[in-house]
Amino acid sequence: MENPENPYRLLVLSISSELERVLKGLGFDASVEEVSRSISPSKIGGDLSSSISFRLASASGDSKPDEIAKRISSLVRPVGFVNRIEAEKGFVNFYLDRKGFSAAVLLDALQDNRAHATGSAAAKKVIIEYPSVNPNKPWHIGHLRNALLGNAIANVFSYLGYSVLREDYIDDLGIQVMESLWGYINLGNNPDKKFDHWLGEQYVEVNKRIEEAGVAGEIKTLAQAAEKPGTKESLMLLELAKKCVEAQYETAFSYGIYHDIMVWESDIVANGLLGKAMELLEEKGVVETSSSGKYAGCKIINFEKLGELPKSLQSLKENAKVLVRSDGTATYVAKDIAFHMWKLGLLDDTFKYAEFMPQPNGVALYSTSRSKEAEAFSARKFNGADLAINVIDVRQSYPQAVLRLAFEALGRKELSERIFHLAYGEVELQSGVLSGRKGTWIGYSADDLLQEAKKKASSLITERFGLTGSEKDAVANSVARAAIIFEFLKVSPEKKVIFSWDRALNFEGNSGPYVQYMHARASRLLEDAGPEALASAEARLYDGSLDYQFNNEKEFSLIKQISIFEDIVEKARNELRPNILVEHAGSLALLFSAFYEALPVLKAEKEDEKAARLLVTRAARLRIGKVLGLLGIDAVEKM
RNA sequence: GGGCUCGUAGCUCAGCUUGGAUAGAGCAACAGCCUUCUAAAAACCAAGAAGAGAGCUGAAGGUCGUGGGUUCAAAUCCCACCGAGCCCGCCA
Repeated sequence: MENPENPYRLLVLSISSELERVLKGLGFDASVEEVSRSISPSKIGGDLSSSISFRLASASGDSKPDEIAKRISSLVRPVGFVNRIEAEKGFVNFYLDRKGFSAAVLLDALQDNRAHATGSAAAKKVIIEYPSVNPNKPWHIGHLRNALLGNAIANVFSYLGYSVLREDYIDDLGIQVMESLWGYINLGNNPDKKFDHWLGEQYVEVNKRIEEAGVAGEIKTLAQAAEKPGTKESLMLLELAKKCVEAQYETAFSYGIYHDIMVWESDIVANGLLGKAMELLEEKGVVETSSSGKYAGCKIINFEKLGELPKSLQSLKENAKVLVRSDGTATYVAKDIAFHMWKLGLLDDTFKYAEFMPQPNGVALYSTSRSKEAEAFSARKFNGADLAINVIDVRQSYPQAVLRLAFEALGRKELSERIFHLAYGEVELQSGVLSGRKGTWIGYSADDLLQEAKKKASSLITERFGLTGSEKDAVANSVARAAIIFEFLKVSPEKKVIFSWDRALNFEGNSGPYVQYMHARASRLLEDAGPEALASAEARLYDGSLDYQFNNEKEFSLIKQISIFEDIVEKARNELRPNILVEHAGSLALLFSAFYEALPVLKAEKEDEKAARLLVTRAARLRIGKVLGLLGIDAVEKM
């Protein structure tokens, strides 16, 4: 609990301990935790309700829940903001002092500058990896889902006070780039469009050649040359991959996605990290060289030696995983194990770093590098995190499980428990999967999507504010992004998504632009109220002279929603699920809309009524802005 | 063969980890509806604009895949089954 001081949590805590006190007096045995777990928001009676009597009744056997509830409610004192306690159908229902609770919630929400780096989150470092796209094609909508998930999760950790490193893994030694390199050499290198798009389209052509002209052997020879540092081919490969990543990052920036550090697979090999990792694994007997059979000449992890495997790994056909092939090259899993030893600080940071390219948000983007200039940065360390979160497609669950197993086999179970796989479902088209090789992504790139959304957003921007061309463009961009981000993050990560233009460009109902619209409405409302009215409202809240009961259901529902913000953010952190935030943003917007439609703010009859509603509007606007920010959506003032 | 994920309103999805009272949103479909202005003797009709700014309200819509179990209580936990998808490589 990073912020036990927030009013909602304090309320639950004080009710729990009061209940526990009463239960003890009655001779029941129940812990505060148990009591606290029995408390939930009530839909029927009161604002909060406890179901503890049911548990006690079945435990003791001789009383009915309703009787116990009655006994409890007669003894419970009104603590916190509780002003009435009723036993109803076995539940103990707590009715709040709405005025007191509302004032506390508003006060809490308006104190926008709270420090979060307290408690367990303080100084904890987390490395979040996303989206790690092969550097030979543009981001398509599947990669976008990855990047948006990673960005939102990074924002959440950052908000909660963690030190967050946003990391991107560039696989510049894989087959895909090698194939692209062959195309670059043999099919020409005169890009006539954005480099990643051009390269991605050429890659489709390369794959045709592989199937039809049998150039696979040629590519293998090329790959062997390109994998050796310093060769002409390796330099060409680096140039190709670098240009592609730069183009991909333009896309990232257009979506407001940034990184701190970029790690190239070739550096993991060249820097010796892989070698050290293998040494360590061999030394501890985790890895052995197979002398016969299927894996003769390979270095493997032999699962048979590890005893009981986790269920997810019992599906194996073979009881081993190859880390180094018989030709001496390492598999992806081997490099990933080495990299995670780096991430968790089991191996030193011996990388050299250079700045890769400027980012529009002003944050320096570092990259592992073998260049001379990188020497200057060699003192810089990025490794050694408490948590490593990998945003990777669910289809890679198996290698991710092997990765964790390697740490367990090393006798470092505690390290394996610090690695989290945020496994998300694939994005598919109605017509089937998105394939880089087949080119089915063409027309479904992240760039295409943003362009379409922007077209739609531009056509909807109101003329009333007389925005200039560039202002309008900025708003259109924000609204377009909002539609896409909200729609992509709305769905639970584990679910597969069939892409649809209609849904991705949704501007109505429960959508990003709708939430932005509510933020803008609130902003305008506050502006129209004028600074004096706001200042005096706030002053009255602070000195406690605000005379308003907050009795309206719509108003109080909004306040309750505002009050649970911290819990929502922590839940999103605990479960690595940004969709919880999306849900919350949608509810806030909906409740705010219901609030201001039903209750006049500026035209409120009494001064205190107007002041209170202005404060509610302000708190709602702040919280909507915050949750949008966590999702990576701009909270616009006008649209 | 083994493992994982998903199945909730016509559609898209929350809720399930931590069981709690009447299972929630959005879209679609359905039924209604306010004020001001363009506006002119008045009323009515049509169109458009504005409303604190992309109008608002209501009702309807459900075997929570199926069956069993645990429990005072199951969408939620357990088991089995059905359906959809994915993974199990010296690819990444």
